[in-house]
Amino acid sequence: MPLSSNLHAAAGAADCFFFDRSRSCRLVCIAQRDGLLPCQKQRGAEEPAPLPSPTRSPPPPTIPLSLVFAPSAAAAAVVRSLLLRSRRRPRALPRIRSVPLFTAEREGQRGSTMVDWLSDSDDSDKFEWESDAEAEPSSAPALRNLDAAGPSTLVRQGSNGWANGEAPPNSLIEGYVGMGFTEEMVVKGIKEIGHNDANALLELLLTYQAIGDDTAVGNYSTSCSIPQSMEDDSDLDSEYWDGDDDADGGEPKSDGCSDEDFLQEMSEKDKKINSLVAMGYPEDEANKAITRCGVDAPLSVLVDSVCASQAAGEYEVITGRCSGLFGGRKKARLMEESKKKRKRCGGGAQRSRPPSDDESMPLPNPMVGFNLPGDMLRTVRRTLPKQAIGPPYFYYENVALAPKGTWNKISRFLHEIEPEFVDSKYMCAAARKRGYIHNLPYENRKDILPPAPKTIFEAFPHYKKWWPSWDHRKQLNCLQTSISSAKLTERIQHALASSSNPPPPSVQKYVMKECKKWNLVWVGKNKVAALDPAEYEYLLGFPRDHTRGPGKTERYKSLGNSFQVDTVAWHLSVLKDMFPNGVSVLSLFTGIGGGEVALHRLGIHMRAVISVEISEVSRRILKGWWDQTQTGTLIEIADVQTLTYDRIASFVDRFGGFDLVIGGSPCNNLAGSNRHHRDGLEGEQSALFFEYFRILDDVKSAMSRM
DNA sequence: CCTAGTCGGATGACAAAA
DNA sequence: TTTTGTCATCCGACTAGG
Repeated sequence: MPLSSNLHAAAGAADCFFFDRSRSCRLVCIAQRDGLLPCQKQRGAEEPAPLPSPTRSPPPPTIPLSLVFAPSAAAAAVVRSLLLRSRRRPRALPRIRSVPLFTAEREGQRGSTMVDWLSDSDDSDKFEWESDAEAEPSSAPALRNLDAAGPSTLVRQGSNGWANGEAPPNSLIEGYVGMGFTEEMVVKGIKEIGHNDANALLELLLTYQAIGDDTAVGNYSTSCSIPQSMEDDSDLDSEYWDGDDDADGGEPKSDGCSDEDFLQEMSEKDKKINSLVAMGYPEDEANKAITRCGVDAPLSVLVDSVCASQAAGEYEVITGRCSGLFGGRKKARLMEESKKKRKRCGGGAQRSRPPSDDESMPLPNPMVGFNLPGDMLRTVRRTLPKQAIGPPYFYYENVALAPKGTWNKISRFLHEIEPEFVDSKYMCAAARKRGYIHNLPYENRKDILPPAPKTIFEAFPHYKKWWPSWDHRKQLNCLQTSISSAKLTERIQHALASSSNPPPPSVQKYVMKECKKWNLVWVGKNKVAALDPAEYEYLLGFPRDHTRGPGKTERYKSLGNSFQVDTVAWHLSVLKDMFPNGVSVLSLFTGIGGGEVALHRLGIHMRAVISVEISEVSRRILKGWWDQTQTGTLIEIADVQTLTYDRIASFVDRFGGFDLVIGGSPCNNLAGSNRHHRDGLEGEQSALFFEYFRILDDVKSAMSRM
């Protein structure tokens, strides 16, 4: 089974990924510096239904943990330490021999970080990725040897070429060949690590296969546009980037084939190119920088040269009438960041590299996206990588002001496409700063009619009556998932009643602060109040009473989490001419159906919508709206994690593929208003982004077979 | 058990001041 | 150039009452 490009992009974006191939390559776990991140359960989700056995051919072998990608030595080391720390510790601890992914072409099969499973003497702690029985392989019981050798058996080739000097029985090799591996691959694997540990061998064979597939495709060479993800501020990193000392990122050099040996054989120029490539810069850029600066130039100078070149390149590709649109501002910022980083790291070059996941993506100012209704198309040009071009078209949304590095990471997963950051205050009367990554064209967008009111008074003229002259708000702030307490409005009323008219500046300041924070409007003399759910619906572009039914709290929550329909419709409007017969949509994290309402308001027929939404209340809302307005097929799924490859493939067969994959994954752990668990993309809910990515990848795979 | 109400900081961007 | 201040933000733990 070939690994698709997205998976490799993923390997570049996170530290390490665990894919469960026994369940159609489902993403099981993401390992990051902060910890192992299981991708199995969504809070509040029911247990996933039993999944059908994989039908893809050749059927993947059932194993507890099938593939580990770590894009760097540092990442590999992190994973190893995490596994050591983890209560969910594998029976066999991986010895991670790390070669960054992007060196695949240069180093052939060593392109991916491989994880060699070595037996651990501590067998008591079974590695339980899931509670069900899949942790125990069933399809290859005869191949397993649970009494595998202990940690001291660092595998070495015997004099006869076999690991441990022991030739495997022919039946063993045939067993693996029967599983779909080539004999050559099996022999090589056994020579490499022996055959005592069936798990380890399977891992290695799967890794060989994956690498073989990819190198055959010819992707992920050093000229690949996917830069490597390396995280800042880690000792592991410095260990790694001080490559001359320990190219293995601190891993014991027990196997005698470390990258250090490899590096030592290289010429000075090659060495520098390699260093730059290892930092994530394209090889040709590194080469050019050396040509420009000379082979003797310090690495820091070369890094700056590459940075400047890249920034200039970006400037050429994406320019804007607006200075904030990833133009000169970004260039300047890149240069500034590069300088700052070098300074921070004591002038050393080890830590300088292109924007990594730890760096923030500059937000455009004004936040108007590529263009706005009634506005000329900004001179935005972007070139999508080949694998990102639709169909399927995809549209991903999340909060713009996410923690540092989040959008870099999201973008890296989604073909390095620059997010289109838009504040919905340019489309309606309330702000909503969001980033959208999509592969839709953006010429000839159309506004939906009637256009949304742009100011508070346009939307709610009756509030004019009580609006004090010293409240200068023309628009509202972001509509959130909860509203102010009654006590707060009472306090405000009391403060105003007990002061002069107009109130003194201190009172004005206090009142304005609370009004802005909670989107309060003036409903009487000295009386402010929160917007009601119907007003939320109106401002967000939903039909009246769209969410009516559940309690107010639920309504606020679902509305506060939804799309701003006019904004999304503006982006999706290009689909109307492209799909005159309607679209089939895979809608992830549907919520109350902002995307669907947008398509409907654009007059785009939805032949079919497969909607995935965990909240029963939201599902009910969508179903109610659908039954009133639509004639197509609606299939609602509760848990995104039950949407396996096989289910996706069957939907693809049934509906002739998907025209649009749309969704905004949970932002709970990204939003600034989360005081408790703003854990970033790795947070419990926000990590479901990786499900979006995984499903999009599955859709592409399934559609490529059509 | 469910619903509604109340209350409580952190983060990052930006601008102004030092 | 660095520090400080201001602003905005798809929230969650806890409690009370039904």
